[in-house]
Amino acid sequence: MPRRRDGEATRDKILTAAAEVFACRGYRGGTVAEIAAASGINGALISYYYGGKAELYRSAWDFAYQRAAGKYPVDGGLDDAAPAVKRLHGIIASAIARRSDPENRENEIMLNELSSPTGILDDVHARSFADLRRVLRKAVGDILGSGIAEEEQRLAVLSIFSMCIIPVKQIQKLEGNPAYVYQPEERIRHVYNFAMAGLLDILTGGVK
Amino acid sequence: MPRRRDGEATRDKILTAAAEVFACRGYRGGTVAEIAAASGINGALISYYYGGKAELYRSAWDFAYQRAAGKYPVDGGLDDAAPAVKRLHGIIASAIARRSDPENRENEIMLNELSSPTGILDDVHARSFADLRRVLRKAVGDILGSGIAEEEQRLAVLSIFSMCIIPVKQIQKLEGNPAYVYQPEERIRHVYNFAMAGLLDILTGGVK
DNA sequence: ATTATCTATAGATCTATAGATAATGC
DNA sequence: ATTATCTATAGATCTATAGATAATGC
Repeated sequence: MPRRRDGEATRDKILTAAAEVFACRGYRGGTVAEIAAASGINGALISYYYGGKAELYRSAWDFAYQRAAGKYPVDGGLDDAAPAVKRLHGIIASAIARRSDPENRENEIMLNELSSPTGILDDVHARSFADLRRVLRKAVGDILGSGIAEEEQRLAVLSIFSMCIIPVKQIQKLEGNPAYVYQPEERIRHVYNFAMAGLLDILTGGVK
Repeated sequence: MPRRRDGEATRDKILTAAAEVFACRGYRGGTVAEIAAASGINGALISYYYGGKAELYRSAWDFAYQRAAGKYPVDGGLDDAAPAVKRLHGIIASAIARRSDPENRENEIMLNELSSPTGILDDVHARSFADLRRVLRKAVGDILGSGIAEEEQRLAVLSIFSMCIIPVKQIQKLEGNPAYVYQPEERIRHVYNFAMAGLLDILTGGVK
C-alpha cells in the first residue's frame, strides 16, 4: 500500500477511530493514546495532523456529521412543497435510520455533548440536534395549523424529537435482553403512527 | 456551628457537590479538586470518607437516587389495584416531575452513563432508568392487553420512556430561547395525552 | 484520646513536542 | 528535498496518601 503524500489514509483512520472513541467514552474520557491504538497509528500523528485533542474532536464530529447528513438528509429528502404529513414521515424515517446506522457515531457524540457539554462544539450546536428540531417544528406547525397554541406545538415537537434521538442500542443494553433487537423499519412505522395519533388528538381537541 | 463527630455535614456537602459536578461534567470530566472547591471542603477528605473517586461516584449517585425515589415514587404512588390508565398517568407525572426538579441530578448522571458508561454503576443500572421502564411495561401491557403483539408493546414503552427522560433544560439551551420555559405540569398533561392517543391508535388498529 | 481536617507531595496519567528516521516525489 | 512517521520525554493534570494539626468528647 503506497503511502499517500498527504497522509489522507492516515487522517481517515484517525477520524474514524476518534469518532468511535469519543462516542463511547466522551471527550474527556477518550485519550489520544486510545485513539492512536484503535486506529493503529502513532499518537504523535494526531498533533501533527490536528494540532491537538480539541481540534481532533471538532474534526471527528464534523467528519461523522458530514457523512450522516449526506446519507440521511434531515428533511427526509422531501422539499417544502410535499404534504406536511409526508414530510413528517420522511423526517422521522431519516432521523431514525441515521441513528440506527452502526457506523454513525454522531448521535452518541451529540448525546454526550447534551449531558456534559465540552464547549468545543458550541458553535456547531446549530447543526445536528437543532437541525432536526427545526424541520420537525416546520412540519408539525403545518400539520397543526395556527389554531393550535404555540406551546402545544412546542411540546409536540419535543415529544417527537425525543422518540427520534433516544439511543436504542444503549437502552437495549440496560434492558439486558440481547435476544431482542429493535428493527429500524418497525421503529419508524411505530414512531410515525404514535406521533400522528398524538397530533390528531391535539387537532380534534382531545386535549381538554 | 459545631463540628459533628461523624463528619455528617461534610459528607453531605461532598455528596451534593459531587452529584452536581458529575452530572455537569461526567465522571471522567469531574475532578475531585473541582468537587472539593464546589463543596468548600478539603480535597483530602474525599479519600478520607469515600476511599476514592469511583466510590464517591457511586455514593453520589446513590444519594441522588435515594432522595429522588423517595420524593417521586417510580409507580407514581399508585398500587397495582389502580386502573392501568391511572397508573400510566401517575408514572408519567412522577417521572417528569422528578426530572424537572432542579435539585435532582440523577437523570443527568444516568444520561451520561447511558452515552458513555463508566462501568462503576453497572450493577445498579437495574434501578432508575430500568425501574421506569419496568413500571411502564406493566401499565402499557395492561392497557393494550394480550391481543397486541409483544413487539408493538415494547415499541410503545420505548416511545413513552423517551418522552419522560429527555433532558429538557439542556435541549432548551440548544434552542437558545431563554424566554420560553417548559412547565412540568404542561409537559405531563401533554405527554400523557400524546401517549394515550398513541396507545388507543394501536388498540383500534390504526396501525397498518 | 480520638477523629476530623489540612499541608505537602509521590506517583500515575495524559498531552504535546523536539528531534530522529524513513519513505516518497522530483 | 520534502514530508510522513516514530522515539523519547518534558510538563501539565490529577488522584491518593503520609504525616501534621486542630477540634472534639471523655
